[in-house]
Amino acid sequence: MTTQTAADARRDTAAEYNAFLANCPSRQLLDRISDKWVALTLSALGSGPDCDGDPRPLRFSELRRILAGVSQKMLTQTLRNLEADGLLTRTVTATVPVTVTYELTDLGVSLHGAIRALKGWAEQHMDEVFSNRTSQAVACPAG
Amino acid sequence: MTTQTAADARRDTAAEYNAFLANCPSRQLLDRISDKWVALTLSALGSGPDCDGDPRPLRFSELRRILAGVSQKMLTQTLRNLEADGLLTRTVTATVPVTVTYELTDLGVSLHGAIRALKGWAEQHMDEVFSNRTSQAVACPAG
DNA sequence: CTGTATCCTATATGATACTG
DNA sequence: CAGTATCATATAGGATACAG
Repeated sequence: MTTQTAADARRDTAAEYNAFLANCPSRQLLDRISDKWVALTLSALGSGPDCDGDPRPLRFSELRRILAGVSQKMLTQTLRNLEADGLLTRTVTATVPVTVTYELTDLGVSLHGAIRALKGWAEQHMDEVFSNRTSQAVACPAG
Repeated sequence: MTTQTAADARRDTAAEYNAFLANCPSRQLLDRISDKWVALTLSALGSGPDCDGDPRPLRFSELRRILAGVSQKMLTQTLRNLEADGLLTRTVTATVPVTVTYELTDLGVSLHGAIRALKGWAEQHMDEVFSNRTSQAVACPAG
């Protein structure tokens, strides 16, 4: 059928421009860290809730608490993805209520390091970004 | 009305956990670079389509071509956001068909630098990530 | 050429209920 | 505790048509 012109066309085109930008590994990487909770999960496992400690394993419930409003669904999904990518390990201990801990792999720790670098930029420049945003808003009172 | 319990509750909770994780500037930064086309736009303006050149101004139509499948809507929206954040400048030249060029500001160039660092991680490790992903899939033939 | 406005759908994500 | 399954919905994002 040629009925789903829209969807089909979009999918075809997608294949094209993915290929075109395939030389940018950042494309795939961004697809991964763009997930709403991925970076936060990596941060939590990589340096705790204050984003300033050392890597350490955490239980599902701890992660859920640290990432506050995250739903079970999203947390599970995020953890499964990161596990599949080899960025963290999932360890089940058959205690009375089962205990599951998540811990960054070396690969996960290295990505966390890269993310920290980006965070460095943010710490230095986000003030400037926000002040730009505000002045833009003020600069358009006619709106 | 107290009808939109879901939406309202979510918004309230959101305020809470945003505050909780506010010590992570990466939170706001990620909100920005998580936009599907932001990183690609910064890459294009920062180092061209091959992600390996020097920063240079580009016209709307050039960006549209480089970011292949991007829609006008998304490209415009992305550019407006980046402009509002002071990451790039928009210059209109009143030629016959109007000419508009976009160029990274110093701030934008510096962010591009940070993103390049992340790209460095990707270049080194994405192979590993993908091989992990594949072996996971193969490891579950029962599915 | 460079947008703006509108509509429409896919997707992401949350709420809820249920399970080992 | 740590999920899984299902349903509901907000939002992002694309298609299309129009405009300066």
